[in-house]
Amino acid sequence: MAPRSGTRPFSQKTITDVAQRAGVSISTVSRVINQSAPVSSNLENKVKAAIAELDYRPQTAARALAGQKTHTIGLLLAEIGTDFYPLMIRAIEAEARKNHFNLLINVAGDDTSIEGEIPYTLGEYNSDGVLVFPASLSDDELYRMHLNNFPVVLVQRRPPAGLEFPCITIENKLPARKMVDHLIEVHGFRRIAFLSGLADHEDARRREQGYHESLESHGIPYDPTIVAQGYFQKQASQDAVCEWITAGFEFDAIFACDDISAIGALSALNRAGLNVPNDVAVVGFDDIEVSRFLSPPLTTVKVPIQEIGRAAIQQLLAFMNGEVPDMCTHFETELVIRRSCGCR
Amino acid sequence: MAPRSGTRPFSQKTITDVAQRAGVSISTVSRVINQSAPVSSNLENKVKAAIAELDYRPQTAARALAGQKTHTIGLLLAEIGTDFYPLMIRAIEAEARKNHFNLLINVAGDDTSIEGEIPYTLGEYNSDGVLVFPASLSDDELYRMHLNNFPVVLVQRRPPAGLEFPCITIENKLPARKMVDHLIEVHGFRRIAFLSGLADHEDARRREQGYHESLESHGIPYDPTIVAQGYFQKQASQDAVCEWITAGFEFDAIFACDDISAIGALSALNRAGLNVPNDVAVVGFDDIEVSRFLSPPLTTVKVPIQEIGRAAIQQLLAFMNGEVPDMCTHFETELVIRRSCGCR
DNA sequence: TTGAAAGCGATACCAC
DNA sequence: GTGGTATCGCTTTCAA
Repeated sequence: MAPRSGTRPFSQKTITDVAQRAGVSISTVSRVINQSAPVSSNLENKVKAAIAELDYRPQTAARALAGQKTHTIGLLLAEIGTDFYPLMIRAIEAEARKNHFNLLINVAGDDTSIEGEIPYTLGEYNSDGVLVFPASLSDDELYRMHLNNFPVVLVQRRPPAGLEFPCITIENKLPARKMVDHLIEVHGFRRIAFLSGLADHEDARRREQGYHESLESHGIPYDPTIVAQGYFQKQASQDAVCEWITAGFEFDAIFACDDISAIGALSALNRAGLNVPNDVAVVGFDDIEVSRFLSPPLTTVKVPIQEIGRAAIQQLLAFMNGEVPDMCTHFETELVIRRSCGCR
Repeated sequence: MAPRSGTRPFSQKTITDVAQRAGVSISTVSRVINQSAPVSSNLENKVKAAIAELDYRPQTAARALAGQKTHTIGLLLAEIGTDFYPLMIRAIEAEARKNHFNLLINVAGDDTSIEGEIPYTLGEYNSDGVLVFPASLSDDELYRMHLNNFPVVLVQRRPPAGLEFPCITIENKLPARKMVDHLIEVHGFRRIAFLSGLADHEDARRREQGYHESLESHGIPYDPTIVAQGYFQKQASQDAVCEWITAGFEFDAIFACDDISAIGALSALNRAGLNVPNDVAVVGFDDIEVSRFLSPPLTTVKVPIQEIGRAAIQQLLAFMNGEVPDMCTHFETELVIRRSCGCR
């Protein structure tokens, strides 16, 4: 029989091949693969042998179609090319794999969808549930998923008003405030600059609030000239700090709302020949992997990145299994004092 | 009709729903979705309207099963939690998406497969082709894929003897040699330490060869006491350099076989109170995103990370389309002189 | 405990 | 151009 056009150029073993080789029905093969019903150990061994001999792997498409489960979890991010995500994704991938789920990755920012065309993203048509990161999915889409009762877990993001989704959050405002308190109380700084994040990023906004609160509680006036947008980017942050320096603005410390911006700040200072922390102190937030290896090691707030990833998958799995997930998993964060603030 | 057990808890629109709503057959719906045959613009509009009204998205499982294509590309890595991959994955994701392919990610190192169980990884049963990174897949598995004529593109890795796969490679030995030449000829260093990578990583081995060749051509004896394994890791590299310092070994420069190890080296030197580049110079390889923001900015070899990712997808797509891919796509790399070597 | 057979939701062939 | 229908490979009922 000639293959139809569109047939793959490579052969695929099927469950029927296995069944024939083992001398059983395909039902039995399915049962031993999925352990979905008892099979006599005699047949079970035959089937296992046949599977091994043929090096058979079930086609996921057929499995998904018949079983109405894709065995796939989707990851929806706004941007994957940043230093914040490697460890997060590592943890997510490991946890998904442990539970025999595949990981489908989708970066919303790269969207090339054409008006009127069906969008190729993540949803009920290709996964059993998704992890949604900040700024990656519109409220409309979230609403649609909610209507369809599709399992979604929000990471570092709370659900929009009226919707209920489990979410994984972290403590931002208080540690940000404590960090600035530290700069003020321990080191005596009063001119503390701030590098903000993205406007649609909740964590970043709360960190900025912490900055304001600390300033206020110490009676230090807010000075917008030493506040700039870092956009979670090294280059933008470096540029901003360079401008401050060029403009002659005075500041004795910089609080960056994430470590990536802090790296940009460190770089700007280094280029200007300023010493950290002697001339200017720099502190960040997140404690990404590289932070403790910087020169000087960065004082920051430790966010349990891998725990967040693990928890996200666990809540999603619970949701998918029809269990009641924790609607809010909240992680504490703590100051990590290293050398860039002037300590030691 | 009651749903069978195992049915998803959430409803799914089907092509039949769309056909009914538009008053056409499912064949016609399929044609407009895939533009696989001409459809009168009258019906086409009706179908598009129905799709929009129902917010219909074709189920990928059904599509894959019927069409014998998964529309999915697999990424097989040994480790995803490193600073080298973010930009690579970003480029790969963007390029895959542009071509309407999904991205499935699999980290081989996390393997939790159980003896006798069917391994849940990547292959012909769940993707149309895979990108294989160093140390992520055994030669046996590669051989199996080759037998099945399954599209594979190797990235930063050459095929094992006897197998033919398109591969994406970069220039390693020559630039490594030039880098060490630079250290010797421009800066007059003769005690140059080396931080090696992983033994099963071809790029790392070639870079080490470049180091040897440069030393040899300058008549500098190879000194194993100042050569250590950095394992592409910051911590391991930091530890190695700390040990050298503690042991009192002398060296005036460190050539790290990748930027990640260089960061570890920088950190060790900083902790020991040594100035880079005045006391010891440090150079790396890869030019990952953070390198130019380090203090001091890192002299390194620029590897076109995003171009590699893009080329890998393009070759894989060609392979999958039955075209003849370039069996070897080779990228040049160039020295990027910054300040950590002592220049400026 | 086992096998036969009815779907799952698409694609693509065939006839009209 | 359009519709009917066999088919993809598997899971799950149902009957034995």
